[in-house]
Amino acid sequence: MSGQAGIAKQSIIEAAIELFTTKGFKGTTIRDIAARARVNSANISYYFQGKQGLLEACLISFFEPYLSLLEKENKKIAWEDPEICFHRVIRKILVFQSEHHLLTRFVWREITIDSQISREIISSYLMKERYYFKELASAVIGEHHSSLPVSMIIIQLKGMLTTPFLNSHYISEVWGMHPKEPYFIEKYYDSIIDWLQEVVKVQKSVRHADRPPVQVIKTV
Amino acid sequence: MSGQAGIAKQSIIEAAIELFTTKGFKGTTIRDIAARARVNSANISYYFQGKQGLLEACLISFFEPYLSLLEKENKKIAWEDPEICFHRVIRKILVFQSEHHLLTRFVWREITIDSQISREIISSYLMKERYYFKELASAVIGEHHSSLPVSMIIIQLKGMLTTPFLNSHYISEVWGMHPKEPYFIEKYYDSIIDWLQEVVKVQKSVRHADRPPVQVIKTV
Amino acid sequence: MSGQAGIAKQSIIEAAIELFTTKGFKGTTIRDIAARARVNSANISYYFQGKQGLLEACLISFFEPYLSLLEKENKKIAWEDPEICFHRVIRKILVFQSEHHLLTRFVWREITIDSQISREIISSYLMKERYYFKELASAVIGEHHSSLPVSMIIIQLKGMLTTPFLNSHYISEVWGMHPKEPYFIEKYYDSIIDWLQEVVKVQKSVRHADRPPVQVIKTV
Amino acid sequence: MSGQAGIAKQSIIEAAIELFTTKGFKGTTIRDIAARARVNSANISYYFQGKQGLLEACLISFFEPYLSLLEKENKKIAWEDPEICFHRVIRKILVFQSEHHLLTRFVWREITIDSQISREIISSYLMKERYYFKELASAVIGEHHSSLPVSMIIIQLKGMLTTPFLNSHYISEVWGMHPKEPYFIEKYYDSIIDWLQEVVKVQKSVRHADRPPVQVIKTV
DNA sequence: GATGAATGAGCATTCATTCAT
DNA sequence: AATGAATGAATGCTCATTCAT
Repeated sequence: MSGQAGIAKQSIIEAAIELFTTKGFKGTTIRDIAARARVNSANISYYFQGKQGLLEACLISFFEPYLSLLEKENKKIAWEDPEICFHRVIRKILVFQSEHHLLTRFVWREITIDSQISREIISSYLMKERYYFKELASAVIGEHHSSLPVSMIIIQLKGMLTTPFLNSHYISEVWGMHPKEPYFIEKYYDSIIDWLQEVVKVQKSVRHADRPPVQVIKTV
Repeated sequence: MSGQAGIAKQSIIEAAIELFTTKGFKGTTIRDIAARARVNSANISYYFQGKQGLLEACLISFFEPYLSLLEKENKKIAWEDPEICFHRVIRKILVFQSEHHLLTRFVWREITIDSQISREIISSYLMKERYYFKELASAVIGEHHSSLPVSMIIIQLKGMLTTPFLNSHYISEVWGMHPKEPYFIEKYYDSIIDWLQEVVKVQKSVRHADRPPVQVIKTV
Repeated sequence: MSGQAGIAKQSIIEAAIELFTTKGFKGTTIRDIAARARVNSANISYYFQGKQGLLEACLISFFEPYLSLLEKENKKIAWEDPEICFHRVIRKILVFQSEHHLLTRFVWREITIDSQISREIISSYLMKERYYFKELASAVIGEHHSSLPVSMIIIQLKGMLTTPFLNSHYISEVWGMHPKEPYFIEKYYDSIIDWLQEVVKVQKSVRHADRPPVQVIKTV
Repeated sequence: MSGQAGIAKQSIIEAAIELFTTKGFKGTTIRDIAARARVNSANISYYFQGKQGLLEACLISFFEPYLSLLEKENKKIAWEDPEICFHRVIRKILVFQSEHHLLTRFVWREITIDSQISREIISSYLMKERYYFKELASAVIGEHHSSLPVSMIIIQLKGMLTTPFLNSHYISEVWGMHPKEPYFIEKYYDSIIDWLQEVVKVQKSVRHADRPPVQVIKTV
């Protein structure tokens, strides 16, 4: 019944994530997925109203918990130290993405392809993500208006958060590490925090003095 | 004749880059490319020995100048300040990628898909890239053996270098900036250099003292 | 139970007739019918032993009353004026078809498709129809052997009887009349009777004399 | 080349007409057609842009010569006796339909199905047909305004013209005649002309007197 | 009896590639 | 060398039917 169907649906999504990640959405056939999930291929169109629907289900299975995580931590900045909240969000995102590293790779890659994805669903998720990041970053840095520094910081942070997963096979092949290993995540988290604290320090000082000579000496 | 063919080949590659970037490799048909390049579709298989060959030609058209750039700067560390060389490399990579932002987006995305790409060609390019980055980073930081810090730094640096192009449409949609604009590149370059100098400073101090309490206070 | 099922069966047949008529037998899916009849789609195969069985049920729901009508009137020629009987049959057929104009359109169209219909059931109904028409026509014209004139008359009559329903949407679109309206049926009946009387008179005179110039008195 | 392709296209259309006629549009698969026409099934979608396009090509291959025939004869009423023209049109339509009896059956059946046909193309053809028929009928009867009698006559005439072909297998099975045989066409033509002359006479007399009991002299 | 889930055969169509010219 | 026609393998999807509950 619904339980049975639920199991089948879940196994289809899991198989799809694996195959979409390694072979791309277009490069994966419904028959491939069906074979791996050990279900009848007709059921995939039946359950998800087509391949496109399955893609959307995969995206949702990523974005819902991802944004829920962001939302929860975002609420805590009202009574907790925003910096601690921000660090915790970063850690949790890394852990979440590490636990779903395939899905993570797939999502952050696939949304760079223009067509074949319902852009509405993606766009609304990205807008929410931007909102939460901005709230957090602004709470830490102390700015509440859109400013280039905050934008820059978030873009760079996003890059840092996604890079290990997007290039996971580059990292394992070239560097012999794997972003799904907790050890990597720990070290990587430390690096990001180091960068973030430095950036925040600089930004804050910029706000207090009017761009005094900062201790970082630029030579280019 | 060969001149004519050369022009045709070039226009095919340009059309392919545009379409591969926006629609993905699998999502682009040879007829699409042929129509955009105003050539006969049979000629694409003819010139490039198949769609796969065209893909490889595109990849080569990215990696050859990209690695040549890395190689040239790498040679200069023998007589110039390595830090200046490193900064210059970063700037040049950003400018190069900005000038070929479509191709850049496509390449760094497509190599995260396992199949459909001759992994040998890609792997050898990535190995070369790693070698040059390591030489440069080690020259700056002062380490010559593979170490976690250097690896981490390069992985993060790679993420920073590719992120704006991989997520270019996210950046334009969500942040209203475009990574092909020189202004963005300038600001982004500054951010990376800020981060890099800080990281280098810390690494160097770590090397001199035996992991003393650093000025960055971790609180998570 | 059987009452419930009976209601369901009837609503299925009604839904099927509507959809078969507008979209064709092959163009209608069992799920379409089930949705319109508000029943479970599995029940259709269950009740009618497949889509084919449902088609046959629809055909039977047309031919049984249709032939019963022909049979009844045919019996009356023993004691009533055959011409009056013939006219009455024509009127009743028109009225019957008008009342079931969708089913009528569907049946007379679908039997022109060779496959997908159990030809036996159709053939036997058409043979009965031919028998009744021949009896009636012969009683009026006075011939009892198969003759070209009688055949021709019946073929033409059949065409006249079915045309308005087969081409109902042509008639409504192009001529602004609809064959389900009583007014149309009245006028159309008059036209057929005019034609029939003329034909019968000619045939009768042909039999008596050897095609002399006849004087026909029309009183329309 | 284009000659080769032309032959293939023609053989595809011929195969399609045969199969569409006997099995219906939906009941015929592209592979059936390809097998009968001895071409690759992909070519059918290639040549006609899909099954729908092939259907339209078949319809056009019927309606173009059919309407051209109507148009030509319609022009002649300017200097020839309209009645003779009308009779000639009827004969030519019968002959044309007899020569293309499969296509004829298919077309007049398929247009009674609402969906799956580009209604625009059909509607425009039927409107033209109506115009020519009305011009001819009005020229003969002497009316130039839309009137019920003329409408009725044309509807009945259309029924007579199409019935033998629509029900050709009924006619052969039940009556042992075939509408593709010239003998049948001759006899059938005579019947229609008989009816038409009678109708025309009546209509004319109705126009002159105010519906008095007229005396019509038949001399067939 | 009745149902929702599941099935597998079959569908039109797409596409990279080939080949005769 | 260059091309338009042709190919066949493969794809997403539909659908009547079946079956366990």
